[in-house]
Amino acid sequence: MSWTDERIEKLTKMWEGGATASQIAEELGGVSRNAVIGKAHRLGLKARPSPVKANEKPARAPAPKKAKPASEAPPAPAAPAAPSEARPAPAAPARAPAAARPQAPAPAPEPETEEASDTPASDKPRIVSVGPGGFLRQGPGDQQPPIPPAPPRRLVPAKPSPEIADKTSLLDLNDRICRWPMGHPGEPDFHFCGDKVNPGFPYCVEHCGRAYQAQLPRGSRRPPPPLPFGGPRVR
DNA sequence: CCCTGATTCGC
DNA sequence: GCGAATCAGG
Repeated sequence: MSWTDERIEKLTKMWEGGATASQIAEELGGVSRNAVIGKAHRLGLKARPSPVKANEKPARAPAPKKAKPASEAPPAPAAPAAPSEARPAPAAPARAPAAARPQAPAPAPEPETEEASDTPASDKPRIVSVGPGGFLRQGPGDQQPPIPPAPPRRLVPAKPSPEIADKTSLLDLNDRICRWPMGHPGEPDFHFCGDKVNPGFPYCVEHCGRAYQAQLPRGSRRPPPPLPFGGPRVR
């Protein structure tokens, strides 16, 4: 299996989206996760939380050579039609029940109560953005977004975006349309939101409401949001 | 054990 | 350039 442009692009998108090498390999098919990692490094897009990288060791243990017998038995080239969707998804339980969320971002945007989000960066509450892969980006500390994320509670109620009709595929992504993944990679109806983005953000207004959320004061936090990649079904 | 990514190195 | 083997942390 060779690295075509499409496969490379898919690898890149998923890698940057936070999918694990195993998930990417399984999705691409015909490659091992090692191949994915190796390719990712060759593409220059490493740098992701690695369990091993935290500790830095100057004197590395000598890597003993290994013999690669030519009689390598290729383990059945993937099984393209029957991807075992058995990955348990490291993601936490999907969404918390509405009761556990005093300020649900979508359903009831109360404009005037508690305006913690209107005084964003300079105020106590830190803004934490959660990307589709589930990784966190800190706002004030180490990154200055173009503009402070809009107050989540004012955003338009989550309308069940009119997708399905024309799906936005991986290749249709550009800077102006929402990249929020819908469904799971590999599934026949996996696609991206495709709405017009909220200017300055990679997602539309609706999904910005999901991606950027003001961190609640201690004690009233809710469980982390679902992870689109590999996570539970989210739509 | 399982998982993860990083690295090496023969091909 | 590719990826299996290996390493190493969680």
